[in-house]
This record gives sequence, structure tokens and C-alpha cells, in this order.
Amino acid sequence: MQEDRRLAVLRAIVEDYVATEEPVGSKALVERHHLNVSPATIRNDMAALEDEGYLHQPHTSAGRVPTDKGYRLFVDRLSTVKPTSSAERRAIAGFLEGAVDLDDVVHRSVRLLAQLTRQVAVVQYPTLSRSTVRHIEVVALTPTRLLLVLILSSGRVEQRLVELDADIGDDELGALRSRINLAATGEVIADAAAALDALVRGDEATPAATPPTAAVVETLVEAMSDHRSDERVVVGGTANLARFGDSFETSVRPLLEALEEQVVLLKLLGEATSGGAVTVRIGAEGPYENLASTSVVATGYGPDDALAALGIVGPTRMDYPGTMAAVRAVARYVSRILDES
Amino acid sequence: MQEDRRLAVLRAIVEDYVATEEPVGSKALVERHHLNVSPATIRNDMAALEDEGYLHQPHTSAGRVPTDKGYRLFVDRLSTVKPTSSAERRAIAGFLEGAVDLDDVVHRSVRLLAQLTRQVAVVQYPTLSRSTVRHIEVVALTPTRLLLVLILSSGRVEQRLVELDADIGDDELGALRSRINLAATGEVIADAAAALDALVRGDEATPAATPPTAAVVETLVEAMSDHRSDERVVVGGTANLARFGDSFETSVRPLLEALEEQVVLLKLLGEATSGGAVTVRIGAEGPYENLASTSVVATGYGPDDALAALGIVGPTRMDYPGTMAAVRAVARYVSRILDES
DNA sequence: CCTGGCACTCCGCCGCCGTGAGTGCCAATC
DNA sequence: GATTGGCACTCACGGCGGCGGAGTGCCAGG
Repeated sequence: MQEDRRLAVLRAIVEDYVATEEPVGSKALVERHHLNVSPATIRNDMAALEDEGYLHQPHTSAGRVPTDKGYRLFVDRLSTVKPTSSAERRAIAGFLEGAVDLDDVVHRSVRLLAQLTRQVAVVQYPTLSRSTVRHIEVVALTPTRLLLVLILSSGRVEQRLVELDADIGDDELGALRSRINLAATGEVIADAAAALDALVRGDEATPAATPPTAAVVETLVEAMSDHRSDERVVVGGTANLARFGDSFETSVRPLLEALEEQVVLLKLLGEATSGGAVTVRIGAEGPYENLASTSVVATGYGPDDALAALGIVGPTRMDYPGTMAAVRAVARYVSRILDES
Repeated sequence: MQEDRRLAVLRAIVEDYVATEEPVGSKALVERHHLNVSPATIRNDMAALEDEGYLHQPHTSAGRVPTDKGYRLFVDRLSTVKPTSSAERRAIAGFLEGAVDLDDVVHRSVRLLAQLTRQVAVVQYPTLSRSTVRHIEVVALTPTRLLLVLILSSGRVEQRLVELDADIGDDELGALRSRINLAATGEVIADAAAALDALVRGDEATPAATPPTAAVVETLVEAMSDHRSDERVVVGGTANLARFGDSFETSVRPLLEALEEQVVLLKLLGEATSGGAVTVRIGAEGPYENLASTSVVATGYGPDDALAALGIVGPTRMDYPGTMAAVRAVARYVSRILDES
């Protein structure tokens, strides 16, 4: 069936181009892959593939290069995700094992991903909005100054100071602490905020809250709805950009600019948080002009893969199977580590 | 006096070269700067400056370029730090004002510095070792599981979990909490660690500590002496590397690699923490091969400028007066903000 | 000590051409 | 109808040579 062979040709071209970084010609193809046909046949196939938009030739009398559409087909139908070798798995586990806190996990993950894929790695901090409240502590630093410590399931800790108008006694403080925890502990952020809000508004059954409670709750709700912390992303492995053989100005510069824009990164990663599978965005598929010549491979991590996302950014000409495997493997290990702690 | 003129020539060459990025010749010099002498005279001066090692000519019949030594002389004796304009000051203040927590201050500072200097900015997190303990909170998550929250004067918050062998009661917990805070609050990290240590060892006057106290103190001391957190540095503005006109491979790549090595960055910044003034490291002055073609402009910030350091990394061909002014200004504002909070 | 003049050097640029990889097309073959 | 070998064609790439111009070093005169 010649349709099958055409796909095999596309696959071979992608593989060779990724390996050699040079346009691949018909002759080289038949030599390197044991397609049992002549170069002329391959040329016909390549011409057809080009008509359909999967290939592109930089100029007449040059070999072919996959287009974004070609890579897309390759990723969707022609590639099998490489299983991670046991050596790799051990490396990942060893690398992440020593992490002591959330910051450390995130930073190690970035380095690890960058190292494994030899690309620029991006890891998003666990989002506030998906976390649940593990515990809220209220500490009186002075009789009028309270320290609020908000501990989340993701391991994140937020703290806030509250100034009171009047002194607060130990009893009142204890009552406040337990009321708040009763309402919020175990809840998803949004629900916790709502519950706390209800607490302070009061209703027929319960009396309106005392001024200290009101002040504390206000601050807590603010901290919870404060999504700045959602916007934190760590980038690593930028040195790998040096391997961008082709033009520095047209590829690397815009990419560096995009990497500085946390908002862009978050949107990219955001697209990947759903579904649980590894997401691949190829070339100009997205609306980001700066990333027109790059691909993003990302996936969610954490419970249900919905806590946050991580991935890599690299040239469209990349080893998709290997990269996808690495991203998936790291995400799994990170999920596991976060689950344990 | 011809010696004065020679220095004026060097200054002019540095300024022109920084502005134009091209070797500067004698004719262009006399035109752009109103040195009231002929090009021939300048040529003689330039030849002399070259003999002394301040200038270098890429090849015969090209203009001159400052050497590292030339930049050094320029920075030490020929440049006056530009006073920051009031507009700039307002921009800085406005940019940093919105910061809510330490993370935010650090990240905003990096962006700000990168923007002001159009270079790669580097900001070190406040070092643990210089901070004092503001408060230690001990929270029982379960009867055998304690959460320790260590709040430092720098705004940093460290938290640790401790598992106990036996249940702990509320009374014991309260006693533990007050003993620990009594010993550590207000002390510099190192002293606090020592005081806690003394607490647990006990002496003739006081009984030896209970097992829970011992466990808690051990964890605290570990957290305090754990200098990983000292090793945190934030980098920004890497997109500015695109302005490196000359060879990408020889300049940008090694620089990107160096930027990934937090250890190197810390050493660089470490040199700047002392003395209070802005420190400049030019080209190959340091032992870092990767940074042979770059300069580092850095200074300390925080009380006594000793809390941590921030600065920028850029090509040796940079606007030193402007950059130094920007670094100094940002450091001052950051110090002030940290002081207030 | 400065200056104008002059010969010299050498980089960067441009156009040229040969080479070779790779193509498209066609007629012959299976 | 698919495959194949043959063939003419195209075009990027690299090396070569010549030239223009910026900039220098040196020298003799002010």
C-alpha cells in the first residue's frame, strides 16, 4: 500500500531531520532506512507529501524538511512514546529524592527536565486555586498583632500579618483559631474562602463575628484569592538555546523574550493542565508570534494532573518521542513526591 | 598637560565604543569630542595608550578598542556615576512599591534592574546567616506531628515537619513554644542555633530537655544551618543577551551556562557584599572562564548592605556609569523596602 | 610638542564561477 | 498502475580576486 509507505517516508524524514539538522534527500533516505524502493519512488512520495503540506523544501534542489503540519501528523500518528529506561527512571528518582521543600522540588524538576531533554524547561508552581487548606494557624505576636499562617495541601505556606484595634485575649484567640479551622480545613481554596466569608457575615443561627474575627477573615480571604502566587513559573536550561543552530535573531531572541513573560508561559502551560496526557503545541499553532518556530511539550502534575503543569520549550525540530517520555516521567515523579510529603 | 589629554582620549574612546560598538578611530574622535587637537596628535596618544595596555587594535588599520585594563582605569578614575534622574527614581519606587512579600520584592527587583540596564540582572535572596529570628511557631497538626514555622527578619519563612514518638499535650506544647522563643527570638541565626542547642543539652541549673524538645530543636537547628536557602539567586532579562552583537557561540553560550550555575553567581555576588560601594568586575579579572568577555556590576543591599547582593552581568562593552547608578539606586530602594516591612 | 602630508596596510564587500547534491520529468519495465 | 533508471536542470555554497576606504605610522616642518 503506497499510502503506508508515504507515512513511513514522513516518519523517516522527521527522524533524520531531527538527527542531522539538515534537509533530507531521497537518496540518503533509502540508504539509512531500509525502504525497499528506489530513490525515484521516494521522490514521488515526497512530492505528494509536499503537495499535502507535510513537507517543505527550502529551495529547489534541496532536500525536504517537515512542516508544522508534518510534525503534527508525526506526533499524532507516527510516533510511539519511548518507554523511559530504568536507568533514566533511577536518575529521575535519585535527583528528586533529596528535595526538602516545595521550592526545592520545583527547582530540581526544572534542572532535571532541562538536563534530560536538553531543552529549556518550565515548571509552574502548584496553583493556589487547586489546593486544599491543610491548616490555618493564628499566632499573637503581640496582643494587637496577629500572624496568620496558611498551610496548603500543595506544601505552600502563605503568611500574613493582621493589626487589631484592641487587645485580644488567649481565650478569644483560641476560639477564633478553632472556628476558622473548622470552617476552612480540608476545603478547596475557593470553598474555604466562601466558608470563612459566611462565618463573618453570620446568619440567624449564629451571632455576627467579633471585630478581630472579621479582620482575620478578611486578610485570609484576601490571601486566598490572591492569585499572584499562581503566576509563578520557574525556567531553566536556557543554555540549551545555544544549540539552536539556525539564526539567533529570528529564533532565540523572541524565545528569550517569551520566557520572560510569565503570563505567556502560564497560558502555554495552562493548556496542558487538562486531560492528563502530554500535550504538544507545534510551531505556529498557537497565537504567540514569538514562539512560531518552537514547540511546547507539557503536561499537568499533581493529583489528577490538575495541580499545575510542567514542560519544555524547544525548536520544532526536536525529538518528540523522547521529549514527551521525559516530560511525562518527570511529571509522574513530581506528582508522587508531592503526594508523599 | 599631555597626560591629562591622554586620559581624556581614553575616556572618549570608551564612551564612543560603548555607544557605537565599533572600533573608534582618531578622526571620529576629534570630531565627536571637542578635543582641540589634530587627529595626528590623537594617534600618538592612542599609540602610547596601547603601549601601556589600555587599548587594543583588532588589526592594523582599524580603530582602537579598550582593553579590560582600559575599562578598569575608566571605571576607577575617569567616570563619574550618573546621578539617577528623578523620573528614574520615581519609576523605581513605583515599580517596587506594589510588592507584597519577599518573593515579590526579589522578582520585581530583577525585572526592574534588567529593564533599567538592559542587561541580565541577578538578585540574591537575603542570606539566612545575616538574618535574625523574628518568631518561631510550633503547631500540632496531629498529636504526634508538629509543624515548625521559622520567621526571619528578612521576611523569609521556613517551615519543617517533626514527627514525635509519643503524643504531646497542649500544656507541654505551650511550654515548648515559649522556651524556644525565649531562647531564639531576636537573635542572629547562628546565635539562635547555639542558644537552642544549649537549651537541649541542659546544664546543672536546668533539667535536660524532654524528647519532644530535643526533636524540635534538632530540626530547627538543622533548618538554621541549612544554607541551601542561601544559594538562591534569581536571574532575569536574559532576552537582553540578544543585543550581544558579536559572536553568539563565544559570548552568549558560556554566559548562559554560567547563569545556570548558581554557585558561580553566588561567588560573583558574594564579592560585592562588602564595603557598601558598587563593585565592578571587568572581563577576565575573575577566575571564571565563561565570563571572560563580560563584566559584573554588583552591590550589597539590606542593613549595612550586608544582607545579600544584587547586580547585573553584561558585555565588558557597557555603559558603566549608567549601569552603576542603576544598580546602586535599585539596591537602595530594595534596602528601604525591606527595612520598612 | 603639535600638525599636515603621505605611503601603507588590511578588512570587508562584491561579483564570479565551479561543484555537487538534489530535484522533476519521462520513458521503460514489472 | 506502481516502480525504476536515466537525464537535464536548478541553485545554495564556498573559494578566489580585485577594489575601495578607513585608519594607521612616520616624518618633516612649524
